[in-house]
Amino acid sequence: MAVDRTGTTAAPDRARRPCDLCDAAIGKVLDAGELGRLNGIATAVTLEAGGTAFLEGDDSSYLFNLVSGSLRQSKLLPDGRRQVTGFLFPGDFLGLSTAGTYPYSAEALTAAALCRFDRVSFIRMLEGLPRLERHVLRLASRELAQAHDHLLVLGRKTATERIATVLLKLVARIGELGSAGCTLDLPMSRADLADYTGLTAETVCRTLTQLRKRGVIASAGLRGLHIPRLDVLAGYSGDL
Amino acid sequence: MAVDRTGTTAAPDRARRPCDLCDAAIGKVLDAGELGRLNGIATAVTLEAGGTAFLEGDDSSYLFNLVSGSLRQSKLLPDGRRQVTGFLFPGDFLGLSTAGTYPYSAEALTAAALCRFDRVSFIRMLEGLPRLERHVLRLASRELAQAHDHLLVLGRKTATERIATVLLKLVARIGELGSAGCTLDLPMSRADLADYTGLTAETVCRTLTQLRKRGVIASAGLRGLHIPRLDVLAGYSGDL
DNA sequence: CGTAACTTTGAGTAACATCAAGTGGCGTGG
DNA sequence: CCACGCCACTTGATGTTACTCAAAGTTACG
Repeated sequence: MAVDRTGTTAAPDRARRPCDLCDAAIGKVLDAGELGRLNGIATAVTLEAGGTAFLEGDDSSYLFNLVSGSLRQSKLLPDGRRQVTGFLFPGDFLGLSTAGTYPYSAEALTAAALCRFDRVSFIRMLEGLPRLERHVLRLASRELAQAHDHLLVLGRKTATERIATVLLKLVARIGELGSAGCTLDLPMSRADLADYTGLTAETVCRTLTQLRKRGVIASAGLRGLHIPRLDVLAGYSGDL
Repeated sequence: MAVDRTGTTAAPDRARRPCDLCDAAIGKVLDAGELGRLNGIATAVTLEAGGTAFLEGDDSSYLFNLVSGSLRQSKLLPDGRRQVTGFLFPGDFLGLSTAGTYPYSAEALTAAALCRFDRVSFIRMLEGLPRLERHVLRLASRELAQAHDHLLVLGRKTATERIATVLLKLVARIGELGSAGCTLDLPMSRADLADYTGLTAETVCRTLTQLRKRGVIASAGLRGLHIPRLDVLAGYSGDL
């Protein structure tokens, strides 16, 4: 199996239904026959941690559905400043942009599995699958709302509010509710969080330390977090 | 179409087809019969400068198409901090969100004319108008790309870069190309620009003054701007 | 012509960035 | 198994940008 330097792997030995893995994600809105048609234009793709699904500026030939793992979307300025525009988790669509090139890069934070669709075929198929089109429109709309929320974070919130807001959002998406609060396994580095929140890695650290000292969060290793009370953390988010 | 400088349109006097005014905007993707069906669920709405189309949190009962004038989308934090998430100009859609309530407020910067659609009827109608649905999806996708661009502005750019970037975007949308550079009639206040760029009104002023002193821009009254050379302004945007 | 709202300018400050040093976890190789 | 080194993370000291507060100047409008 050929693995290039970006860690991309197109599985050549795919089963009869390469998109089996993502059926669960899309399956709710399509019946078996429709899924079959979709599978016809789908290819299973896996990424190693750090691998690249596509780079900002690449021809947007493909659409992706994230099946497992987590991705980071980011944009770069010419001098190297980076803005992470979002983190993606299973079920999220990727590459919906209608422009000819991807407006951001997509890289794997952890090992990830994706379902890849030829863009033109996918769009053509939408015409015959109104429920899928509705689903995609709903996803785009939700993404837009999330982007607007994040504009508020970046434009108007303090460092502590930014971190609290982002932690709450991550908890909602990938947190595990336990008997005593919530547990969170961060898939991204402090630098990723910094580029997502518009801060520096140092400020992210200091802010986490401060929250830790106040008992709002507790750490379990570098990437593990425990949040005893979500409502307390929410109190730091600026949203209440 | 007769549109004066403030964005005020002639009164819509053809009662039978309330959406005549916005035919031009949507007309490209629909034929006459389809437009007729669309008109059936449309209502013409006008706003005075400062008027409200809807407020953040209102039930999202309607979709709008901006026909003339300009709007401001904004979100508020409980303590009054405000983030302007976008400025809208003729042809833009408004309220695409699929959530039950609007995620932001929409207010008129100038007198404005809108075409209002009952949300449920509009969505139902999409099923029979695949070209319109495609159009809406494309609009949503473009809006998403713009939001991502603005995340980069808010998260990683300096004050000067933010102002330069925003001015360039406004020029592209509502600027008039003259023999010697570009002319721009800003429909929004310094405070609006501040809340859009994540700065304060004072910083916006200082930054404009600085660009003026450097000859990058020239002022014509409070809201009028002249940009002799767009490439020079672009040099301050951080994007090159 | 007067008033209110908006804009501009100035001085001081606070929040976060930058620069720099030190710590800790983890994989590798001895 | 332990020493080593790397890299991410953390912490500290200093610097800079943009914010805050204040006041004066403009513009719009009755």
